[in-house]
Amino acid sequence: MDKAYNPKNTEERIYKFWEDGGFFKSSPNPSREKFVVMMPPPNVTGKLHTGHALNFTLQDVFIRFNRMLGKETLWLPGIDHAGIATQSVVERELLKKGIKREELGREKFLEEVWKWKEKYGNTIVNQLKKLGTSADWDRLRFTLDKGYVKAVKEAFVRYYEEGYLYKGERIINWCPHCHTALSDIEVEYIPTKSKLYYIKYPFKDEPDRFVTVATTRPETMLGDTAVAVHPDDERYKNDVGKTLILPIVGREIPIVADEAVDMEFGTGAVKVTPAHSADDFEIAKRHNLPFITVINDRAKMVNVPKEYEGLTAAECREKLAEDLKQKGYLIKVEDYENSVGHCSRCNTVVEPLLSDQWFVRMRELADRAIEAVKKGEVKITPKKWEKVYYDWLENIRDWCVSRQLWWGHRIPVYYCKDCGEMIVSRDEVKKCPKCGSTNIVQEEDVLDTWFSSALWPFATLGWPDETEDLKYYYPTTLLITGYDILFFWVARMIMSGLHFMNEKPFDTVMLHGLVRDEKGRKMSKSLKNIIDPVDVINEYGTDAMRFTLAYLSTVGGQDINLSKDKLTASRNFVNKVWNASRFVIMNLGDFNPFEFDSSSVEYELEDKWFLSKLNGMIDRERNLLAEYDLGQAARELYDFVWKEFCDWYIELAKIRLYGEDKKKKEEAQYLLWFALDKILRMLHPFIPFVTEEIFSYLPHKEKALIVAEFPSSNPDFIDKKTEKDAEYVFSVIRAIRSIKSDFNIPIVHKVGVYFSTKNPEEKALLEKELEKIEKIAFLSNAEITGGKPAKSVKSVVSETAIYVDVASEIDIEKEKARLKKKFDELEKEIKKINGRLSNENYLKKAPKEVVAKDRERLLLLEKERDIVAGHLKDLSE
RNA sequence: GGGCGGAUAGUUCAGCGGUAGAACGCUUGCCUUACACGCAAGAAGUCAGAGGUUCGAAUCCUCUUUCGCCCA
Repeated sequence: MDKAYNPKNTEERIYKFWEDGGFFKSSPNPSREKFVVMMPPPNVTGKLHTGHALNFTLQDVFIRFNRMLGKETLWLPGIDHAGIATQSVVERELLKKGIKREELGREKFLEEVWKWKEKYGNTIVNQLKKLGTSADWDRLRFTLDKGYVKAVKEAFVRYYEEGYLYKGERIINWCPHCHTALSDIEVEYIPTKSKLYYIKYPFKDEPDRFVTVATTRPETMLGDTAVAVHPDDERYKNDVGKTLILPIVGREIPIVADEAVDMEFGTGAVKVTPAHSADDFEIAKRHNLPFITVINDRAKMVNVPKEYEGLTAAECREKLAEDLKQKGYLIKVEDYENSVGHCSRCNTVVEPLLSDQWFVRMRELADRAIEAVKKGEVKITPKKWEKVYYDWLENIRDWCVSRQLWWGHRIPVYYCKDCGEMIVSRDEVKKCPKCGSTNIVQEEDVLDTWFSSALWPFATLGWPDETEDLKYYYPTTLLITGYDILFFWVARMIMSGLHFMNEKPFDTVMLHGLVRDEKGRKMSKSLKNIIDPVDVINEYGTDAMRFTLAYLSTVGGQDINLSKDKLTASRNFVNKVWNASRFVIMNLGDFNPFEFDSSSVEYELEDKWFLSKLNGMIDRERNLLAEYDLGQAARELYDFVWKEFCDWYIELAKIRLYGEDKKKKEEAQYLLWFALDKILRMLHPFIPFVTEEIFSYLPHKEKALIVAEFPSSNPDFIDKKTEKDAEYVFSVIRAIRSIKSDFNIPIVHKVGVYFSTKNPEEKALLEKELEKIEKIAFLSNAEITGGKPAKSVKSVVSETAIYVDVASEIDIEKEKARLKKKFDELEKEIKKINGRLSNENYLKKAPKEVVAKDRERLLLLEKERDIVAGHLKDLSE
């Protein structure tokens, strides 16, 4: 084994070993408890980023843990076709060669996308493998696979047949750049500095009078068909029903009263543009107003006076403002800040347009999804997200699912060009069932990518066919994903799972935070703060990256600020594990633990102490992982392995390993093997590569660590008294080291030490462990005496006075200061406890154990203080 | 406008009713036959501010300041 762990020489080999061993595979096995996770499918276009690294690390930890618990464990991997994202990537590639999508045509373009997918679709999979992802790759699904296409068609047709799907003219969010409709949640509202224009709309019958409306989008006035006021607004009460003349255009429009109007905004009178505002659309429907489209899908002006025709909305706004001003209609322009919708994909300003699209009726589906969580059928952790989930579903609007793209699931709807019949069908339609015509065209649009991802937990298992897989694996156990796609994906999976399977898609959803840079900023190209996981893996190793991400995770799902410092710490930890193991393995020699009779072991104090700690740690880890708190588990494992195992247990075991007693040596060998074996198992879910590699050097019976059994704790070994005894001995050693350090004496420089204690238990412990203390603290001799050796440096642990012969002149004043400091600390604490104990209310109301603990501690502190006081007195004489 | 989360050592963060913790950084001394990606010893905090609840508050409640996110 090398002196330092080298991930580069190990990871690829180990991953191949796992794959060749078939350890990731799963098949239905009703006799075993199952543990099923559906991988959130990364986009085909995807390049691995730190968000993936976190998401897959968390999943893999739980997968490996449960696999080691002996469950039938399935982690089903997949890739998402990612409609707009992929289409625009390929479009951009083609444009580089001077080829336009439109010139190529649908068929040819899709061929290009598929070619591209075949070429690059595997890169993300290979990168996931680098993370150690132990998914069942034989089951890899792609959201445009044949079977998946079938599932999507089935879902669409069923929704339609059951009345959940309809086609209708509504105001939708249109991205003029992506050239498609978007759903509500794909729009990002960004506060933008803009202008508020106050415009006069004169009365038809009283040309001197006018109503002033305020708007941030004057260009839309060309499509106005009314002005609305609040029915309770005194200012306009007498004008409701009167007719206004729309400036520039000259159209007659009514004043209507509608509750939706905000009296506080502007003048309280708002222009109504039904074809270009969702709110106005609703008002128009209530008042039977006409709809006039003045902006087209390229964000150009149409159906408007000639001088504005063909201008962009922005150009038109400028010109109109000028013209209105000239003609005296513009009263004033104010600075204003409002939220402007942007396409979450390309950041273009979204245009609300009247358009014919497909919608899913959400109300009932949402209600059922709310109920599933309220009843606890689906658990969301951390719990705080439940409220966010409810809020969204309670206020949900119908979901626009049609997209004007080519790459995706083409909507299974057909139109007869002769009789106009619309046919929704699972199979391709060639002949009109109504008129018999063969002049049939399929709907051009495709479905929102999230429509297909919403079917993920069952479409991947063969649905709509009733496969064995579907029967066994559905509902799945756990879904792990970032909180940013709670609405996009999680809520929709719950809705479609409940609807199509009549059963929830998973028991538990675990939402984790997002990965940010060390200052908590989002990683972005423009900030140049992107940490590329591939670079991290090359520099620190996969295990170090995984451990860092796990270590920084919290149950609360806080965002994670990643930095090189933290990665270095984890890399050091992985190396520490490697070296501790190297030490154990080197010292095992040809010792065979399987031929060793462990029943005859005579345990030393440190053995009993360590076994108590080890078993406690096993319990802790099991419990923490059961509560999804893997961050805490990682943190505790770090401390346990480094401090308890390496700093103390291994150091103490060296005494027996290097000693003369062959029996003692074998016992130490056995116990070190035993401990390391358990530790590797406990660490494996977090740092799988290094642990598997070490396991191969260690005597073992299982085929591989990945399928080895996770340790169970033995409560017989957990013993608080032993832990306390050992801690006492450790404290004595620390006290001696501390004095050495104060006197600049190298640790290995031997000194003489005398102990004196009135406590019989402590005395017995000292007598028994004296040799160990001598060895670990590097002492020339150690004695338990009743006296106070002169010329010594004094310290105290519990009721034990410690005298260290530093063999040099002692600076009395410095010593006094050192002891005085200790004395003051003790005094301060004693005062505090005394204060509490003299409070009647405290004695009456605090739990008995707490009071008892205080009393006990007070006694100890007082004894310690008295010894220090004695030391001080000696110095003064 | 509504909601959520954060503010704890120089830095990044745990802890979330009963003795203030870790990592990194810093100081000092050490290559002690696993590890210098290491060992040992140390310094370092009015737990954002103000009220309140409680025998007891970093921890619970209210308000304020401030940073970030989500929704409208």
